[in-house]
Amino acid sequence: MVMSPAVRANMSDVAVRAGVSPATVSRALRGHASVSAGTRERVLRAAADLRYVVSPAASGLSTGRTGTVGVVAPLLTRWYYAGIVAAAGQVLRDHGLDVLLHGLGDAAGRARFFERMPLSRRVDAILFLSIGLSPAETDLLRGMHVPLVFVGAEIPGCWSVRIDDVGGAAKAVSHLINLGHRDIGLISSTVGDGFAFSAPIDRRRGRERAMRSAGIAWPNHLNAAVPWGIDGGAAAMAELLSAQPHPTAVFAESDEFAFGALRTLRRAGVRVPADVSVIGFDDHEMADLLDLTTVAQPMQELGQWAARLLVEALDRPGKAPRSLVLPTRLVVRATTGPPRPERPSRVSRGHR
Amino acid sequence: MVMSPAVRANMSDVAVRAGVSPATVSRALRGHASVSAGTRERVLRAAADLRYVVSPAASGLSTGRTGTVGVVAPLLTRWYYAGIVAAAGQVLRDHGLDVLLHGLGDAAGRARFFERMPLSRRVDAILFLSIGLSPAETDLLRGMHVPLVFVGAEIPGCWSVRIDDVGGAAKAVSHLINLGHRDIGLISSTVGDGFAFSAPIDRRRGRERAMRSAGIAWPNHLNAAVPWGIDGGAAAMAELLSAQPHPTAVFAESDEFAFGALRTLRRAGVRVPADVSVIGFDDHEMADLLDLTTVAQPMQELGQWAARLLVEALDRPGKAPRSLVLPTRLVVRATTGPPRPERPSRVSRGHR
DNA sequence: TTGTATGCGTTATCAA
DNA sequence: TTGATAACGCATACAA
Repeated sequence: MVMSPAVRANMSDVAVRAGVSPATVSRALRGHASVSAGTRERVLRAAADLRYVVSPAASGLSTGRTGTVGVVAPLLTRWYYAGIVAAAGQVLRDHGLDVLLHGLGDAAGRARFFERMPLSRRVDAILFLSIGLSPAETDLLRGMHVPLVFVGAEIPGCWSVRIDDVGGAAKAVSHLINLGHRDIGLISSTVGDGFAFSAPIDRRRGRERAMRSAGIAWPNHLNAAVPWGIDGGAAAMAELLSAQPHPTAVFAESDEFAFGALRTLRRAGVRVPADVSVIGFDDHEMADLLDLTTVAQPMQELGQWAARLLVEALDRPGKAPRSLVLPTRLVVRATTGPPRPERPSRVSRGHR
Repeated sequence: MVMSPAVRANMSDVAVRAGVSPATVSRALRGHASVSAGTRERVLRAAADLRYVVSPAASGLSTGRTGTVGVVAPLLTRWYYAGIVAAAGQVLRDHGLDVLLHGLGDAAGRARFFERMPLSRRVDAILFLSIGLSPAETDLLRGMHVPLVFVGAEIPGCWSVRIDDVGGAAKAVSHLINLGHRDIGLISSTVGDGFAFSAPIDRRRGRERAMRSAGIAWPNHLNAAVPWGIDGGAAAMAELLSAQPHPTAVFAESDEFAFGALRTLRRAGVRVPADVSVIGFDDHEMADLLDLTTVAQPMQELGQWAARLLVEALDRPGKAPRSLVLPTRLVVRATTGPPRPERPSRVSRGHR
C-alpha cells in the first residue's frame, strides 16, 4: 500500500519496510554490486512505496560531495551566456549533477563574489563563463580545492574550452579584404569594467593580423570603442561615418554591435552592403533575421564540452587539466559585398 | 597569523581558537543576540583567521533548511525566461538564497522532472516560470511541502505573479482597431507540446474581446497557429498573406513571431506599415532595433516580485499565498499605422 | 552478502 | 551568557 506520509521517510524507514539494515538500503540504492538481486528489489520497492528520496545534505555530509556544480556567468540575460548555461546544464544533469547558478551582474557583484566566495563548500566544481582572473583571484579559487573549468578564458592549471578569437576575427576581416575593402573600421567594446574579457583583445588582434598580412594600415580613427550592446554599436557606427573618408566596411566585435551599426546605417540612408559592408561575430539568433554576415561560434558545443571536461575532472581527480579550442565558421549573408569601384581607396594598393 | 590550512577548518577548530564552545561559535556566527560583544568579536576573528565557512550540508542537516531555491523554466535560452531568472536571482541572492537552476528543455524533460522530482529535498521553495500544471502534477509538487511560486500561471493555493495577458492582447488589438483596421490577423503558437502555457490562450482571448467589443468578426482563416519562434512567425505571415483579402494588420502573440512576420513581409516586398501593420507582444530587446510596435511586459519586475513573494512565503510559513498581476504597456513604434484608405474594408463600418 | 558502529559538521535543547 | 549533549540522515570500515 502506497501512502503519502505526513513526514518524510528516511533510510531507516525504508530499511524497516524492506526488512534489512540501513546500510543495505544505502548500498542497494546506490547500485552497489554486493547486494543480492532479491534484496535490492525489496529495497527498491520499499523506497518507492515510501516515496523515499535520499537527503543530499546527509549524503553530502558523509561523503564530502555535494552533487552540484556552480556556474558563474557575468550576465544571464545575454543570449550567448544563456545558451552556454543551457547546453552545459543539460549535460551536467545527464550526469546527475545539479547546477547552482550565479550571475555576477556588474563589477560590484564580481568583487562581492570573490570577497564572500558564496560557492564555497556548496559545489564540487565550478564553471566560469568569460571571466578572466587576476592572480589573487586565481589563488582564492584554488583554495576551494575543486576543479575549475573556464569557457572563453585560459587559466594556467585549469580546464578550459574556448574558440580561437584571434583566428575568427582574422577570418572576418580577411573576408572583407578579399572583397576588396581596404578602409576597414572596427567596433570593439571598452574594457576595464571589472571584467577581464579576453575576447575584445583577441578579436582586435585578429583584425590586426589580417590587416598586416594583407599589407594594409589601420589608422586609429577607424577604431571605435564603445560600451557593449546595440546602442554602443549604433554610436560607434555614427562615429565611424563621420571619419573622412569613412570606412567602406566595418568589423563589429559582436553581433550586437553589428545590429546597432546596421540601425545607424539604415537611419542615415547608407546602403548595406553597397555603401558600407558590415560583418559581426557570434552568429546571434537574430543574425539570420537581419541577414548579417558573421563569424559563428559553436555556443552549444562550448557549453557541452565545458560540462564534459568538468565531469572528466570530477571522475579523475588526479588528471592534468585539458584545454580545448573549438573552430569558428564564416557565415556569409547579405551585409557584406565588394566596395563601390568608383570610390578610390585611401590606402595605396601597390607594393610597399 | 593567518594560515591556509591543508584541510578545511570546522566549527570546533574555530571554537578552540576563540577559546569558546562550538555552540557559542554557532550562535556568534549567526548573529544570535545572546552572545557578548567580546565573545562575538573573538569568534569572528578566529573564523576569519581560519577562513572558516559554514558547511551548508551540516547546517542543512540540522535545520532542515537548504538555503537554496529551485528555479524551473521551460527553456533557458529564451530571452524572456533568462531575463526573469536573472532578475529573480538577484533578489534571492540579496536574501542569502542560492539558486538551483533547472531547465526542462522539451516535453520529455518536463515528464522526467515530474517523475524523478530532482529538486526534492534540495530546495526550500520553487519558482516556476510559465509552467501550467495538471492536477496530478500539482499534487506531486505539494507533496514536497515547500512554497511554490509561479510566474505566468495561477495555481490554486500557490503564490503567483503574472501579467494581464488578456488585457494586454486586447490593448494591442484595440490599437490596431483604433487605427482603422478591421481585417486583423493573428499569429499564435500551437499548443500541446507538453507545456500548458496559458499565455497563448489568454492572448487569443484578449484579441477576441477587443474584436467583439468593436463589433468586428474574426474569420478563422485569419488565425495562424505555428510553432514558437521566428521561423514560425515567418511561415504564419506567409499563410496570412495568401488569404483573400489578406489582413491589413497582424497581431503576433510574441515579438519573435512578429520578427518572423516582418521578414516575410520584407522579402515579399510588402511595405510596413503602409500595406500591413504588425504588432507584437513582450517588448523583446530587439523590438526597438526593428522599430516594432508591441505590448511591453515588465520582465524584470516579474522576476523581482516572484522572488519577493518567495521570500515572503519562506518568512511566514503559515501565510495565505498571494497572487499579483502586473500591468502591461503599449509601446508604439513604426510598424503600425492606419490602413490604406483606398482599400475597402471587408467588414462594413456602419452601425449594425 | 549483510549488519553494526562510527563519524561527517552543524543546530537546538537543556542545564548551568 | 555559555557549555554539554543529543539529534539530523547517510556512507563506510569493519565484523560477521
